[in-house]
Amino acid sequence: MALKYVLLTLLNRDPQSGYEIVKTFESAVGYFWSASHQQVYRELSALTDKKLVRFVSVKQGDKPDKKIYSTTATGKRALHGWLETPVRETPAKDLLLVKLLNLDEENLELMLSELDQLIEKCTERQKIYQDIESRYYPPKIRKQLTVSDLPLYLALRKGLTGLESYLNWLNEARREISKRKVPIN
Amino acid sequence: MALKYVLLTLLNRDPQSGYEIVKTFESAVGYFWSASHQQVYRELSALTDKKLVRFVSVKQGDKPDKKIYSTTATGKRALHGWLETPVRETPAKDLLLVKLLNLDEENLELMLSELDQLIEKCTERQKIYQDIESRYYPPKIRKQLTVSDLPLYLALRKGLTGLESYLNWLNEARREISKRKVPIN
DNA sequence: TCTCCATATGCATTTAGTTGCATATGGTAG
DNA sequence: CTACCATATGCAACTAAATGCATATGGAGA
Repeated sequence: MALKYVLLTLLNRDPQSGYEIVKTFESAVGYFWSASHQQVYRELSALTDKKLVRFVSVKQGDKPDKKIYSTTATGKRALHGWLETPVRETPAKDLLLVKLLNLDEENLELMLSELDQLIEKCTERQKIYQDIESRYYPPKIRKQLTVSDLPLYLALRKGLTGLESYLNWLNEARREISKRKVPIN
Repeated sequence: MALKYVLLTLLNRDPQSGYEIVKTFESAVGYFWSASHQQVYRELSALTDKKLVRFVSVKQGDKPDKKIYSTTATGKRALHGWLETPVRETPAKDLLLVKLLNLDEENLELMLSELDQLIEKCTERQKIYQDIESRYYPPKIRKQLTVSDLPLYLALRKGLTGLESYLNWLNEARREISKRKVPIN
């Protein structure tokens, strides 16, 4: 159900081919949604059958033809209907916490090394996000963002604030687990 | 794949019946993992077939018999193997951000009301978590937490810090969207 | 007595998502 | 000239998960 509305959203903002949608998932939008090309093409066929989107084939000569998809009136209605239904919260699923549930005297070091890896990975990603923020959204630009540019900035902000709090927690967890190491003597 | 290790983890900590596992998902553990009873029973059968868990039937007279499951030696090995493989990060999927991507002049109010609902819901949940923290983990207890009690406390902390940062972002998003309301005159 | 609730278990179907495989064009690098 | 990469599309098979339906016992309350 979800992918359907993701595609309608993207095509409604900007008619494009399946391939371009996949590319979109690999860049900016990928930070909050992604799908494989197989999934995308399959869903586009389904949406075409249901007349929620339509496409025009574009001959390219050098490369294989591409199908530029866009939303139909029915598609726009379906999208607007979805916008009006509140998003349902997906039940939390956090494998790291499940893993931590196995904590015991024997695997303290193992858990710590897993946390360290995550801390490193998140710190890297944080740098990337901060970089994007300062490069593409300097204070001047930030204040002038249009209604259609705002969402991507808010998505970035969500990523950044989320990462920061996650890193804080990771470090807290690290400290608490470290404290419980048994001195070797 | 995930549920398998969740069940092994729970059964390894404490042998119990499928029904009790479902109850566990409805209480503390539910904050970071949950599954329906259908899923749990099916996975328990599969794990039994693979000899990763075993059960003893317990006659109860008044109620239907229950099957108390516990991990086998093979099951424990499988679990330890899993603990050693780093958790892979699941691709982010955030329907709220997809929804926000549809932001335009016509639906500003709609988006604001969705954010308001989320802010309310999260604030409530935050209160519940804060309540649990002060009730079950006062400073005195917090310092004496054993290795096996620590994980649930860390899970609560993750929930709390995550909620706090989410609320901050929701309010930021609310402000930014509000700013772009067109004055009606 | 009838219904609802808690306990306790399970199968069948559908939907969503992943993985593997397949095809076709043209450019570039070795 | 061969291999690989980017563009562009798709089917088939499989796994994971969610949803709907089904069954059985006994206690509590209307």
